[in-house]
Amino acid sequence: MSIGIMSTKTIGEKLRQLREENKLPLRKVAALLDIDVAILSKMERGERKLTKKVVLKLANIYKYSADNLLVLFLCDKIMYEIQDEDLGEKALEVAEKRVKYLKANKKK
Amino acid sequence: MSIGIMSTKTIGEKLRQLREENKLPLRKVAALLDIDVAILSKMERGERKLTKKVVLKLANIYKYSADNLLVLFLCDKIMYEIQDEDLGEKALEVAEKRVKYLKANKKK
DNA sequence: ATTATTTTTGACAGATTATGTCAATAGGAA
DNA sequence: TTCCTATTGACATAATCTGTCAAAAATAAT
Repeated sequence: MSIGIMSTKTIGEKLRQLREENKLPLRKVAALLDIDVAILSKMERGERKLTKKVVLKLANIYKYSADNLLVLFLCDKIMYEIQDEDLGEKALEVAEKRVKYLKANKKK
Repeated sequence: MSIGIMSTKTIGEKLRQLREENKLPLRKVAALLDIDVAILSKMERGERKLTKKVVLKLANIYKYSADNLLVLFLCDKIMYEIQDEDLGEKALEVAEKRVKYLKANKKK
């Protein structure tokens, strides 16, 4: 998975794009997900939070990479935490170091 | 600010270290913050969430870099979002790209 | 144009989570 | 023990999240 191709869209925007490419109305997708149309509409526009489960179901419905969607999903959550913070970029760097450290020392 | 020196401690652990270095009991710091002792105790042990305001006050009380503490504070929030996620590191990379992109195109 | 379909919006109640207060308990030092 | 500090859990309240619904707006179809 390359990073460049997916750096700008939010998970919601990506999901809307996928739905439109599949020419599916909110109504049908919401039915497949067994959630209300209003909620799906808000999820696509970032007004309601997505869940990992919904993201995975949508990857299956749209036949799109679940990993790509999950990265966008996590990225959105991260961006939400550091929004408008001057030190956001620095915090991301420290977090990366920490993740690498944890991965290197993970329990067996 | 270097990254290496602050990659492993959580914000709570760092705050406890600072308090002990200053030889201040929870009671006194809590009084300065105007919060309950129990809450401060839990904040230092990661059982309660810190707020940006409290972090800044503590930086002032301990005469320690507010930027350093804020980075740890944001880092903890980021780590919380990606905990146990295999794609966490990838999400962090994408988030970094996005932050850089937003910074380059920020409105005036 | 008007009808049908899709999408958005807002209000609402219930569930879940966060927060502050307090008291009891535990731990350590004098 | 006594004193000071720190931890834990229970509780009420506040804030946030979640699903449901209906009305309104936007878009497409006939």
